[in-house]
Amino acid sequence: MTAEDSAAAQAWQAMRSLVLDSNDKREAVSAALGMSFIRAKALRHLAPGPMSMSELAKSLATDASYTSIVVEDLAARGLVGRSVHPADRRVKIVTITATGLDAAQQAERIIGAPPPAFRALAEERLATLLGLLDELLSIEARSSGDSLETA
Amino acid sequence: MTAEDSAAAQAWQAMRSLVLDSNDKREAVSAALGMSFIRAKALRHLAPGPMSMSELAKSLATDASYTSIVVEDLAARGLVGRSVHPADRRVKIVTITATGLDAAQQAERIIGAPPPAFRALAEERLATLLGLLDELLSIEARSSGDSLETA
DNA sequence: GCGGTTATTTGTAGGCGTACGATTATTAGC
DNA sequence: GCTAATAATCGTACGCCTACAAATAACCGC
Repeated sequence: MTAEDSAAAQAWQAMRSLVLDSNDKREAVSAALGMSFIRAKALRHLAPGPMSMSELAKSLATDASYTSIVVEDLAARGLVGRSVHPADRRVKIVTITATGLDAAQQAERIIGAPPPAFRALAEERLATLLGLLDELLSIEARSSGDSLETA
Repeated sequence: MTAEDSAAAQAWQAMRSLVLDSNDKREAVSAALGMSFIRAKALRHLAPGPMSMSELAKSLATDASYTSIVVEDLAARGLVGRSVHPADRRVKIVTITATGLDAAQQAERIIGAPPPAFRALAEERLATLLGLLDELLSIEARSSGDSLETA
């Protein structure tokens, strides 16, 4: 194990610890919204705009059949609506409602709120951190974008 | 939303994305070891040394009764052994076997391996990143003193 | 129009984990 | 000794999610 390996492993472990230990807000989101986490996740994914069932299923990485159950439940709560795609009547378009958007934003507020430690970090160091994280993400995007540009 | 909030939120989102999107190795660990993730987690927690059932349950944040099921399964696989506490015969001490340690180390290798992007980062930047992450962790440790948990 | 394909839904079976209640063995307090 | 508390286990019921198989409706190429 070289020194670089060790530093990379330590950074990875630290990052995992920050995200997974005591900053996992999934339970809090479920409790606040009164629904399973994947339902809240569906709302968050639908917030930017409508999506077909299959697109939603892919985006949530869930089975198509289970996606139907989730959307049916969200529709029963009045958080999403379903309409038929005008050009392809097989496709159903799922659209978030105003109430649903409120719930999605509430979830986003809980999940997206950075841990207190982030706010305690000096502004300049925070900027450095953000730059490094963005660099990591762009490296990831480059290397995985080569092999798959999925339709 | 101030600029600091935004930077902190962006950094938090980026970090969450790095850890949770496409670098979640739990499924890989389950597949490699042929057991549910919580069983692998139990092995990793037992690797440093023996533990009583109740200690293990607390460390895994699982119900005591379910912990019995998990340990029974691990014992049936020969990955852990159970013995009675010499001073309190109610207590059972769970000890990892050599085979179990192999499995735990295999899991640790899979989970602890930093994503490729980390290795593509320049050595000096990696050191900077590690320093910032350690700073965040130490801030966390200072402010919320007694929560030591590892996923 | 016919046959094959696709999108969605329904149904079924099961794994994983949570939450409790009850049981047994053992220890500790009085 | 008797009683209460504790550690572990067993049992049961349930929620959440996966994985398939099958049914239905609508599309597409021919």
